[in-house]
This record gives sequence, structure tokens and C-alpha cells, in this order.
Amino acid sequence: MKKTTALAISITTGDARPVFRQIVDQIREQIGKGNLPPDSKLPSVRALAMQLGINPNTVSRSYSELTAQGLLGARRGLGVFVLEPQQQLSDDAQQQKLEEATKGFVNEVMYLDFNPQQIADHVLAELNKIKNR
Amino acid sequence: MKKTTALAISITTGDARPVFRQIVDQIREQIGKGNLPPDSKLPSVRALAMQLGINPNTVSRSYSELTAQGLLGARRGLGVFVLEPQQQLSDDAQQQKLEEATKGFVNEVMYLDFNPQQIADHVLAELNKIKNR
DNA sequence: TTAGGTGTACTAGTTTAACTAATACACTAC
DNA sequence: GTAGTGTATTAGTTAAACTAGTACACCTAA
Repeated sequence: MKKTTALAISITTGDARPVFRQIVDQIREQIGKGNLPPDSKLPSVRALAMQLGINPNTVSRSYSELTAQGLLGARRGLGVFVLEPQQQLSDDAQQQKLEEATKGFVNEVMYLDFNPQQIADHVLAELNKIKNR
Repeated sequence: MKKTTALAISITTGDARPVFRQIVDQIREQIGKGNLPPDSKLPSVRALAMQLGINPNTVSRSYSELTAQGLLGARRGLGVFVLEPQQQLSDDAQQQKLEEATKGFVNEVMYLDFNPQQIADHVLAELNKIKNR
């Protein structure tokens, strides 16, 4: 039987993001870094809920969102697994997503005392840390 | 007497961001693009509230936040003005802000079918559009 | 001095998203 | 049949966001 991979995530009180969003973001990050390879099994919604001290429905919501994004696959009676990377969005939708994300990011960093090249280099460095690219 | 600069912003229903946050972000963007040069006068909280169909307290909240960020200066009886750019954050706080913003951005774009260089180039292009850098 | 326009602050109420709790059902492997 | 798994629903609570109303302090022009 498939062994569950430990999930090194936590909830931060004071984080502006809702709890379910924090879970979504951290799991994406773990997958992106290769700490959760395809086919690995995640903790059950009840187990992760106990680990994080939250309600199983909240965990289920996070898993549902990641499933909708194509990162996870859930099977009743069996559990939740990391999927092989597969693209859910059309080319247009991806371009739009990139535009939107970039706009938000630029809005956050535009007034910092870094020049554009420094910021772009920093983004490139962080992206290059993601193993599966 | 100083003339009020028209403010080309709007509220988007369905946007996940709260209304006051949308206003903050759009004013930052207008300033960043040079559409609101230093010393220009923004609409009063009552006028902008009417323009956007929201409560003056909500506008006041947005203006307060931008004032705290050092982008705007408010004077009772006179109005709200764009300030000369000045840095509010220490070097460490700026570095931290860049790390945090980059992490969020990377989380959003990591699974798109673009390579790191493409994404970094796109960020650089958007940053170079901001005139005051 | 007054009127009109400006920002700021407070109280009270409403709305809505997020979360919890409980429960029940469907699926799977043993 | 049992234990463990995901999924869904209902009901309740909490807190953030927003509105409405009101009042006060400041500023300029007349």
C-alpha cells in the first residue's frame, strides 16, 4: 500500500490569506520544489486536519482546489495523490494568468529601491530553484 | 488653487480583493506610470466616493493606507496630494518585501508553460514601463 | 466672520467569506 | 464486516469589509 508522504506545512496566524489558501500555496510550493513527486500520497483530510489543528472540511477545500488546478488527484477510499504535471489552461489563459500575476507583483515591488534588472534577476533566481522546470 | 487630477480608476465586482485594496492598488499603479505626478491633487474622499458609488469612509481608508506608505500626503481643509517619491522602508525591510512578493509571484506562475527566462523577461518589460525608474 | 469644501474619527448596523462542528454517504482494501 | 478514505450538506460562529450617519478640525475665499 502506498505510503503517505509527510507534509511539511503549517498555518500562520496573522497571515492575511485565509487558512485554506495558505495550505494550497504551501502544497504548490512543495510540489514545485520536488518534495512531493508525482504519485506520492498526501495525508488524509482527517490526518492533516489534526496535524494543523483545523477542521477536515477546510483541508478538503484546499485539496479540492488543488485538484481543480490539476496538481492533485483524489480517489475515495484510497486518498489524494500528486499527479504528473499536466497543463489545465489554454495558451491564452496562461498568457492572461502571467499578465495578471506580473501586474500584481509589479504593483508590490515598483516602489522598492531596486532597479528592474535586479528584480528580474531575483525572480529568475527563484524560478531556477524550482527543480521541475 | 490646485486643480484636481482626474482619477481613472474603477471598482470591479467579483475581484477577490476588498474594495479599499483595489483603490490602493490602482492609485499606486497610476502614480507608478506617471499619470499622477508629484504635487498633483487627488479627488476628495466625498467626490471619489460618489464617482465610485461607495462610502467616503472606504475612500478615506484607501487614502490613509497610501499615506502610510509614503505615496500621498493629506491635509485637512486642502486635500490629498501625491508626494515626491521617498522611501519608507529600511534596506532590510525592502529586501524582505522583495523576497515575500517574489515568493508569492513564483507560486502563481511556477506551473505555467513558460521557462524562467521568459517569465523574468516579462517582469523586466513590465518594470521598464514604469516611467519613474 | 462666515460659508463651503476639505480630511479624520467614531458609533452602530449589515453583509459576506471563512471556518467549525456534526453528520451521513460513497468508495476501497483487507 | 471493518477501517480508512474522500465528499457533501446543514447549521452556527466569527471577523473583516462596508455602509450610514454624525461630528469635529482645518483651510480658503468672500
